[in-house]
Amino acid sequence: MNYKIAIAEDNTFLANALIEKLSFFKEELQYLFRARDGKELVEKLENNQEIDLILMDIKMPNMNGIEATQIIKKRFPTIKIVMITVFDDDENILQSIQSGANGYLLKEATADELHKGILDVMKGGATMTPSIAMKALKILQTAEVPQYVENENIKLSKREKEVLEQLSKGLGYQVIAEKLFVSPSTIRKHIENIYRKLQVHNKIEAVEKARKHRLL
Amino acid sequence: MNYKIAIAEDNTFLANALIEKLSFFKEELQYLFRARDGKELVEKLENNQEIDLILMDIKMPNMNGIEATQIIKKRFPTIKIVMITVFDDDENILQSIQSGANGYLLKEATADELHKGILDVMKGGATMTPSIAMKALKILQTAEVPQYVENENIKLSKREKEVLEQLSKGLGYQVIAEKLFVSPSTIRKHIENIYRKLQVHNKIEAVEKARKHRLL
DNA sequence: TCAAAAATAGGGCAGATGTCGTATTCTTTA
DNA sequence: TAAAGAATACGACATCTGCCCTATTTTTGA
Repeated sequence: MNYKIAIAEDNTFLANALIEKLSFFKEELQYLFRARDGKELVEKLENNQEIDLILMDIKMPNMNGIEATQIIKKRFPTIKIVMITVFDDDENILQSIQSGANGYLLKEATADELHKGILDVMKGGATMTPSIAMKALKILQTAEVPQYVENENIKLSKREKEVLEQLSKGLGYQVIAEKLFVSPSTIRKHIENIYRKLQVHNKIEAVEKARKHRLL
Repeated sequence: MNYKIAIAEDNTFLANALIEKLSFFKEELQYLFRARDGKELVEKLENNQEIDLILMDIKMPNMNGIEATQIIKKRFPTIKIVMITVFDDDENILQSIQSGANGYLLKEATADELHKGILDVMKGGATMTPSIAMKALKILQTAEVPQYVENENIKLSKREKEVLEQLSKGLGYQVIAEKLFVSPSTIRKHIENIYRKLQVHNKIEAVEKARKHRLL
């Protein structure tokens, strides 16, 4: 199998490094062209509809890799896109994935890793460096697919909810007392009652459990 | 580096296949024992606290791999878990991830793939076969992800993240120390450093800020 | 290979917290 | 209207927490 590959990367040095890595596998991976930004990439794709996969940098002038991915996935949905970047923060990962990228490799990827990643994607899978995979998992763990626990008849009074609200901000009972215009003793008593109702024994457990039960 | 590995798998034939694959790398990957179900696994772990990583089947009698993962991640948070299964449906994948699994490989994985996956996980990353990665990405594409704030250069060490993880469950110094097998003084020092890095002054603020910045 | 960072560990202190009491006043509602 | 719940308030005590200090060993990165 022979796959046709384009590169979107503004930095010539890094682009050449990628081309060099691809060259080790030229029987399978055929480098066709390079664009210096998202705009140029889209234009070139209009005139060259045989590209199978794009190695996409994120940070580029004019149009960045994430915007370009969105446009390309809409206009040419069969083209696979692998992000190649130094940025491995959650925002870039999530945005890339939600734009439809099929993979996410770091720039320090070896030629072999790049090769394997491209093949994996072309076979219908996805590819991620382990550290990126880890972050993706973390995001999935907290993502909104949650099973909120249904109210097991926990009823907090209005005042108790107000106190809990303040607690969740990390405030101490002294400060909360001032904010709610009552004495610290009262706040402490409320907290005691909240703990009893939620069956917990400290602030964090209380806040966590309240969140789970949508009491906050 | 030498990693100690346990296997949870009810089918003896498949368990032996795994052991065989591990044996190719016995310098690095030391197979310690096998359990036939989740219950047996948890019991054996109580008596053998040196395990680094578990290869976990999902479908097992008595207690399945997902339940076992939840329990083990709670009781022994430093142990890494890689799911090894024939099931690659969205439900199993999502549940495994949300139980805290660090990786998800299919049973047809080669010895080399298994080896690489284990090393990736032990280095703090995650591992997924490309088809699983693809499904994880699909889930992430449609998932609602809560609002977060851009990383203002906050870098927590691996250990600090582990401590924060435990903190977020509402545990005290003493308990965390026991779970991570270090002295309370060490935990307190880690927490001090975490507070400084996050610029906060108590547990709740730390947990809240960490959530916002997806450090947790 | 050498310096920096991370992980480990302990001491001390002031103040915060969790958990008991008890008690008065005001609302809600059966 | 009487009882129950909610909100208010104070005291006491052991423990936990946040913050300061120092110090050694291990790991990592340049």
